[in-house]
Amino acid sequence: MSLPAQFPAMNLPCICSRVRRTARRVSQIYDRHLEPYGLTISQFGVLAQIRIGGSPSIGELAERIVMDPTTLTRSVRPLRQRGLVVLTPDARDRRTRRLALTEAGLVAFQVALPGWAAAQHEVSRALGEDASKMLVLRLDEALVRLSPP
Amino acid sequence: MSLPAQFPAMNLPCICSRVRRTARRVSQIYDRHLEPYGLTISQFGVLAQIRIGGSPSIGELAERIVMDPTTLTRSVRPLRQRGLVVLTPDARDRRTRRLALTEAGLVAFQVALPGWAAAQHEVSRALGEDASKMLVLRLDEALVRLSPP
DNA sequence: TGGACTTGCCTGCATATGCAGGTAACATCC
DNA sequence: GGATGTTACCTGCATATGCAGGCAAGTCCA
Repeated sequence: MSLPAQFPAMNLPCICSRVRRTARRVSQIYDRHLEPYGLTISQFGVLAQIRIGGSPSIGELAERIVMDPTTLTRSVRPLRQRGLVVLTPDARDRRTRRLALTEAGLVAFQVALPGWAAAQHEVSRALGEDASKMLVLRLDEALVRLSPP
Repeated sequence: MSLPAQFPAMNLPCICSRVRRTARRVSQIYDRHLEPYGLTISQFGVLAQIRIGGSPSIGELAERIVMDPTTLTRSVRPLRQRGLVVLTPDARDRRTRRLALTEAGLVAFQVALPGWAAAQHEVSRALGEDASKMLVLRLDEALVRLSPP
């Protein structure tokens, strides 16, 4: 692209900066659409995952969404404080704590869903339908290849 | 892909979650490679941009790297505290403050460059050279299309 | 010159992110 | 049953991220 002389080892622009930039921009769009519902895209994602995942533990959910468990712990906290999520010790193994949506949590998710859909639509429209699908496929594939052994 | 019944509006899996996940994973790889040099990929990126950008202001640099100026202000702070970067008021317009590398900052950047290169190599190797280039191109294009008017 | 508007940056607030290290609960071997 | 090790989670630390709002410097116009 550019910067040839200064970067001897750079035969390719920084992949990391591109991914992070895009993540910032895309997150911003989703956050704006979800803001009227009082949720961030991160929080909405946690609610959605708990909903489809049938009471996952912190560790299970963290692995599924490829996030550090400590980060997930903290992401869940404001949702617990607002009564959208409960975290109850597993009966069989009291170390594990299982996540579940409350009634209010389910409602909050369903109410915010149009906001998510609007954001998704805006982004996929801006990128083009085909490019969006391709991007998602490439990112999913990239994630698999980048997963630690 | 999946989740059809629960997600009426979802004819495509969430783009945002994919981009964020990938950003987390990729950042982690770069951060690990840069950790011995005492820099995060974010900080390394700021040093690199100041280096090639000839004393940009906070606002200019924030726009160039598509980051909120307030975030950049805070990212710069630890670099200033460590004496790698200086922030001096512009002579012509005392509102703007111009970023510059110190001698120590330049050295720190050059010393850490092999760490960055190793991370870049690991990622581009995992994805495949062609896929990496394609991904960067797609992300650059996506960013343009997603930019606010 | 002085008021009105604009611009550039910063702080306060809240959340996001991951690593190191700690604690409690479980599992295993003797 | 008790020492040892493992597992699941959490807190402390540091940085990352963006919005709202505030302050100071600059611009414009009467």
